[in-house]
Amino acid sequence: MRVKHLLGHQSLKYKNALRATGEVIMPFKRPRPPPVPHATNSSSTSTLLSTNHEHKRLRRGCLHGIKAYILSAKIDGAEYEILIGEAEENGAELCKTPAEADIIVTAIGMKKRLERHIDWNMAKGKAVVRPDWIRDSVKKSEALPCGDYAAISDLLDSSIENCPESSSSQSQPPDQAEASTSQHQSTKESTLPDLVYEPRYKSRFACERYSPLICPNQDLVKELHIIKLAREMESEERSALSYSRAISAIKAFPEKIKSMSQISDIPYLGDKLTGMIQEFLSKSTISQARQLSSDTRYQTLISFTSVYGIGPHTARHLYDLGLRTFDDLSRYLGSDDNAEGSGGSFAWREGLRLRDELSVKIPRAEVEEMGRLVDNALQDILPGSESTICGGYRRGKLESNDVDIVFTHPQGQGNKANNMIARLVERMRKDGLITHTMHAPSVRSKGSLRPPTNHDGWDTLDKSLTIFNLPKTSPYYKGIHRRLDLIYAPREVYWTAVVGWTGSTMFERDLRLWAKQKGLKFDSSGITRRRDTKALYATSERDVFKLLELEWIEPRLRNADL
DNA sequence: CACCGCTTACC
DNA sequence: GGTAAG
DNA sequence: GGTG
Ligand SMILES: Cc1cn([C@H]2C[C@H](O)[C@@H](COP(=O)(O)OP(=O)(O)OP(=O)(O)O)O2)c(=O)[nH]c1=O
Ligand SMILES: [Mg+2]
Repeated sequence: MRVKHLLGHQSLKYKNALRATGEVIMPFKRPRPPPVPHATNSSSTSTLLSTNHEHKRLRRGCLHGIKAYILSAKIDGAEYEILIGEAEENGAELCKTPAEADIIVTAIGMKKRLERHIDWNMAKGKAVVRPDWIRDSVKKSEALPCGDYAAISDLLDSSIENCPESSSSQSQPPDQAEASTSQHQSTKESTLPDLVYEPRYKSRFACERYSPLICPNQDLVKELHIIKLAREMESEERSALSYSRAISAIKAFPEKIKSMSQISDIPYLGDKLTGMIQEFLSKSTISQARQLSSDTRYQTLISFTSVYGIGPHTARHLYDLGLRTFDDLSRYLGSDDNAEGSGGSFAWREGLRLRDELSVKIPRAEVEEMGRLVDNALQDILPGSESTICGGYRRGKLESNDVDIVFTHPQGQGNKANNMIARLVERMRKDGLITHTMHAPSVRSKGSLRPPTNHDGWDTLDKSLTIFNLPKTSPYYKGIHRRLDLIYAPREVYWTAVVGWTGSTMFERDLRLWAKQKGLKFDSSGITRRRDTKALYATSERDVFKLLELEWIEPRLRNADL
């Protein structure tokens, strides 16, 4: 069962869950400028972009509404970051592929060179301008005529013809729908466009229900969540699962529950849960949840398990030893830990330092920035590779606890890409972007701290759990380390991997349960028939659903947890 | 009364 | 096999 | 703790 929640105190690394691959342990020359990648097409799919267009539409900049693609080739890394920042700050919508853009910004001045990155016929259908178009437009606070900035003389006429106009003087978007619902707390409602859909909540499977990020009964769900966590802390997994399912089912229910008669069609609400809901209707709280919230054991176990590598079992053990605070924990690990010969003094001291940073949530814009940097590194290693940011970001969360990126190799050549993960991580480590990788063998003596690349014979490694750090030149740089999960999937199973890593957790569990019931087996590395174990390959995300005989559910309606 | 997701990594 | 993680 |  999963346990990690969020919590922002001080902390501590347990034994050897972390391996530093950069700073601290090995003195790599620190942050070099960001990669100077040559991204062309590549990169995230448009499904990603469907949810990301416009989050920060506070004031509209002079480039508002313009879809721009900035070609990083021939642009210095730092310069590239600045351009991206300027474009985004001024309202431009940055595209991951040139195909989606209205305007392409490039420092390349020769037709032949540009053709290596962008299809010529596509370029002729758009404006193609030099980077100073952005700078000058920002300076003048208006999107300037593209004709004056055409990157290539052959594209002058088409750039004039296809020059996009900013919509910065238009009226405001539909930003209502928040005053109407009497929602108290939650200072951050979704800024993403509202979803319109016909509710679906009666199925036993989360993968057949529409589960929005925030539901009308969010407060009820939060109370139940506390009880669920408590069950997890005590390793009462079946009980925890029941609460998870109830939470999941309620999340898909489209109305605020005002009377018990409404809930009869919601699955997974038996006697116990029904009673709790009844209590919640009259008191707006659930006594058991209130009680747990102020319970020392509960609080302590929650905080201990917030340390990477410490689960419920270890947390209870530490609690039984009498430890109650991170300071206690720190002291204990600092001494007793040595008895086991894993003197990770600085390693977990480092983990302690990082834990505070890792508890800080990541805004969408920064997630996207990280996605760009990963993709840039990816293009450098194997041009034509593709990547998709999955996880909570893809489901529309405004802030994420980490970033999950699934990527695959280019279409043509297949298994040239065996140690993709290792190569990508190594590349990003050298760039100063990845500072640590999780799943360290051990931190013991200095010898075992080897870079993530030399352990030979690990071609099968398909994912890497890392700690990432933006370059100082990035406009989003806050000096805060971030958790980054990189997942490699061979082309044939790319879309199942994307579905598998988009979540949410309950959605994934029910997807597998559903598949089993259909005589299939689903996991992020593919769909197989249980009979003959024959693999079924999906050619798109929707195809994954089709193969499983499921109706399509868009990522933003897969929020079956919380 | 049986079942409840499924895989990988470390110890 | 147990624990933790996704 | 709920369900087929
Ligand atoms: C934690 C967890 C994740 N997953 C899958 C589904 C998740 O969407 C995906 C990524 O996991 P997470 O990154 O842990 O969660 P998240 O991306 O949904 O939300 P956030 O990062 O903001 O906390 O991995 C599981 O299958 N089981 C689990 O226990
Ligand atoms: Mg995530």
